[in-house]
Formats: sequence, structure tokens, C-alpha cells
Amino acid sequence: MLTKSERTKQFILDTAAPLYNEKGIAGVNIDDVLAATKLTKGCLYGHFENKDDLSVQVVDQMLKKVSEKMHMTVAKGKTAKAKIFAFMDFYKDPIETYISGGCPIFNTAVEADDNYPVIKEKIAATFRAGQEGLTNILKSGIENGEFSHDLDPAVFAFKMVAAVEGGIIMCRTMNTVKPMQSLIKNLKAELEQYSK
Amino acid sequence: MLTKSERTKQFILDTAAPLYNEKGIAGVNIDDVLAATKLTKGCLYGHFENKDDLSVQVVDQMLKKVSEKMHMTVAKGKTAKAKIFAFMDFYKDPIETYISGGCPIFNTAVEADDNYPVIKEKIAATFRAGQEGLTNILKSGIENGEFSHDLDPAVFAFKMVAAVEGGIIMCRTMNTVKPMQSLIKNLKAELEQYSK
DNA sequence: GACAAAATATACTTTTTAGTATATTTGTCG
DNA sequence: CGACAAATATACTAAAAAGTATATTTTGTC
Repeated sequence: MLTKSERTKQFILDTAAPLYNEKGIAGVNIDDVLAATKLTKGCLYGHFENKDDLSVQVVDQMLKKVSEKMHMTVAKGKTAKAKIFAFMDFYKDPIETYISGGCPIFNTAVEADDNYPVIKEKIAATFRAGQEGLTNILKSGIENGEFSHDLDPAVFAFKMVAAVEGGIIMCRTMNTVKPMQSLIKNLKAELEQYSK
Repeated sequence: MLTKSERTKQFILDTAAPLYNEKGIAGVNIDDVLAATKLTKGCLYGHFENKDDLSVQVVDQMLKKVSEKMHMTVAKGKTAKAKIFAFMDFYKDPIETYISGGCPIFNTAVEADDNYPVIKEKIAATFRAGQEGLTNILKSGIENGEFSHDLDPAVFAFKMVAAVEGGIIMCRTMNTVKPMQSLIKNLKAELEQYSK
């Protein structure tokens, strides 16, 4: 069982996560976190050295959680095609996301880019792992005869993730889920072209 | 000719733009802008009511400039295909962008999403105008026989922008331009499939 | 169930950032 | 050229945010 301290720390991270995802790292301040958690400074600073420490840990956890969740979702697919389709469907509603504020990977990627090298590197690792995972699924689909050899796994994996994630941002801004649904349908059709 | 005051204001907007694009709206503070412009508070506040006013005008101008620039670039293409290819090539180097920090539309879209409704609506309008413009180019390409009727203009336009913009963010984070080059090649090939 | 240690709350200080009042300079036009 | 208005600089105040010292409460263990 977790100790009381560990549970509190986890509670802070969980409660702060959607705040960070919505407002961005620079947009969150300690008082926001205190208000959301209904804790006090003494308590917060008992668990985190300073704001930066909190930020890094929150983002770190967000990245881990979404990767895990994505992995679980994809793993449920029995065939390579089913796994890839499961990935596409993950954010089929880009407005009501499982964590409020859209995809935490992309949100933090944009902000970390020129400002937080440590976080940026973690996101890069997340991207690389994701690309590798999806590419391997597509490769195994080619090997087991699901897809033709004309499919370029790495290129399709990149295109798919870039399109879906870019689509999330566009849909959220324009406040409509429609284009995302068409996009997913189109990407699925594109992959079907390579099905045998 | 512009008055001295107008020139100073424009200088502030131009100098602050890359700062905003890199650090985000919440990440920029007045002192950053003063340091970059080498002006003083008295001067800055003579041109802008407050920080919010400055932020809105900077973002507004960034959106206008990038839209204009994009429009010019696309307009140079003689055929529909050339225009679409020109769009894709616009950010073919996602790291050394014409304004430091990546694409200002997407950068601000992510931050404005849950925080700045006024700016968010401006970005939404920019997206809609862009989608309409690209869709119309594709439509005219179908009408003049460049592309087959199997091409869905609106869906391809969305997919292309989403993929390219998403690709920019991924490439910047992973610090590589390679995947973007493959992506553009792939999107061009996809469009070629509909060429007659 | 008492006691030590850990966790949390309170009340403060420090630092950072935004904003303003006023002085000085600069450009423009009679 | 000189006056006057506009533009800019200086030096300040106000507000917000981060961080800390210390008191109090709670937790887990014997």
C-alpha cells in the first residue's frame, strides 16, 4: 500500500495534470494548483522542491500515462490492421479528450520546443518510441501478409500520427469533430489500399 | 510615409513576434520585450494599453503575416498541382522556419485553445480560410482535368494541413527534418495518384 | 494509546512582473 | 529657428507570484 505521503503526491500530480494540459507550463501558477487540490503551500513544497520540479514531474507523468493508455488501446487489436485502427480511433473525439485540453504530448511539445530542453527530450523519446511501435506493427503486418510490400511502414506511421495530432489541434480550435472523422476514415481507406 | 509613432509600434510588433512564437503568450513578459526592442516602459505603454493588448496585436499580426506569406507562395504555382505542392514545400524545413519557433498558427492554436477565446476565434478563422482556399484549388484542379473526380478536396486539404503541421511539431521536437521530407514526398505521391 | 516523525497548515518574506506618474527628449511645422 | 506636441526615458508604486520559517496536526509504530 502507498504511504499517505505518496498518495498525496500522486493526488497533486493527478490534479495538476489537466491544469498543465490546458494552461501550459508557463500558464500554471502555484496558486492554481493549490486551489485545485485544496492543499496549502507547506504541503505542496513538502512534496516538490519548487515550481520547476512540480512542472517536470507533472509533464513526465502525463507522458507516461498517455503512452501507457495508448499502448493498452493498441494492444487490444488482434491483427496489425486492428491495432493501427485502434490507434486512429483513440482521439476520434478531439474535443472531449480523456484528459481535458487535448493531447498532452503535442501540447507540451509545442511549449517545450524552445523553452524546456529536458522536457523536450522526454517528448522526443515518446515520439520515437511511438513511431517505432507503430512502424513495427505495420512491418509485422507486411510480414504476415496483411499488407503489401508497397507500404512504407515508417512513412505511414509518421504521416498517420502527424495527421491525427495536427487534426486534433485544428478541430479543437474550430470546435468541430467532423474533419477528424473524415480524416480517420480517409487514413483507414489509405491503409486498406495496401491490404491484400 | 509612416509616422515615427507608427514605425515604432510596428518595430515593437515585429521584434516581439518571434519571442511570442518561441515562448508562448504566457511565457513572454514585458521585460523580455523591452530587452529585445531596447525600448523603455514609457515607450511601450505609449503604444499598447497593457500586456494583453500587446499580446493580441502581436498574435494578430503574426497570423496575418503568415497567411499573407502562404498565400503569396501558393499563388506562384501556375497549375492546381503546383499550388498544392508549393503549400507543402512551405515548411519543408520545419526547424529553420521563416519566423523562429515553428509555425505561429499552430503554436498559438495550442495555447489559445483553452485560454484566449478571442485569439482562438481568430485562429479558427485562419484555419477555415486556409481550408477553403486549398479546397478551392483542388476543386478547380478537378474541374480543369488535372485531378480525377475520385479526389475529395476538403478531406485532402484537411489531411495535408494536419499532417504537415503535425509533422512540423514532431520534427522540431525530435530535431530532425528527415521525416518531414518523406512526408511531403508521400503526400505529393498521394496527390499524383489522382492526377490524370 | 502514547510518542516520535512525518505531513500539513499558517503566516510571513522575497522576488518578479505589471503598470503609472512625471521628466526629458525629439521631431515637426509655423 | 523656436515653440509645442508627440514620443520616449526614468524612477517610482502596485500587484502577483514564488518561496520559507515555524506552528500544528496527523500517521504509523511500539
